[in-house]
Amino acid sequence: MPRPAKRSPHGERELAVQRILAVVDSIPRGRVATYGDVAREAGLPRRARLVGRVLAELPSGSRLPWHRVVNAAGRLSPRANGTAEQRRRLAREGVALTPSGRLDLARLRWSGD
DNA sequence: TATATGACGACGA
DNA sequence: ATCGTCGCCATAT
Repeated sequence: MPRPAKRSPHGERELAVQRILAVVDSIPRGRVATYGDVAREAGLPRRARLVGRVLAELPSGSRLPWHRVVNAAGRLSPRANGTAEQRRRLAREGVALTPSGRLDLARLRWSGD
């Protein structure tokens, strides 16, 4: 077994990653959360960028609903691979973007409940 | 140690 | 509503 106890700085990050993944996994179908929301829910306030970094490193075959995480502006954050896949996944669960590519956060935002 | 770069966010113009 | 700036955090060089 890898890590018995002992909290090395590196181990702390691993914990943070696990909590982030758990929060993302809990976002209900048809709802969305911002990077900042996820960070806060994971007990990591002001670490929105860490959330983005973690999601960016997810294996392509991941089963996690990463597509339900959007930025605070209500837009899909640009990335190397593009946002087409994210749009498809959202559309499939009834989440549509306005003509200008925005989401109605007031209606779709999920704050842990 | 210093600088640059991001799936970010809050603000002010 | 949009854009630029700045703050913030983690890595990479």
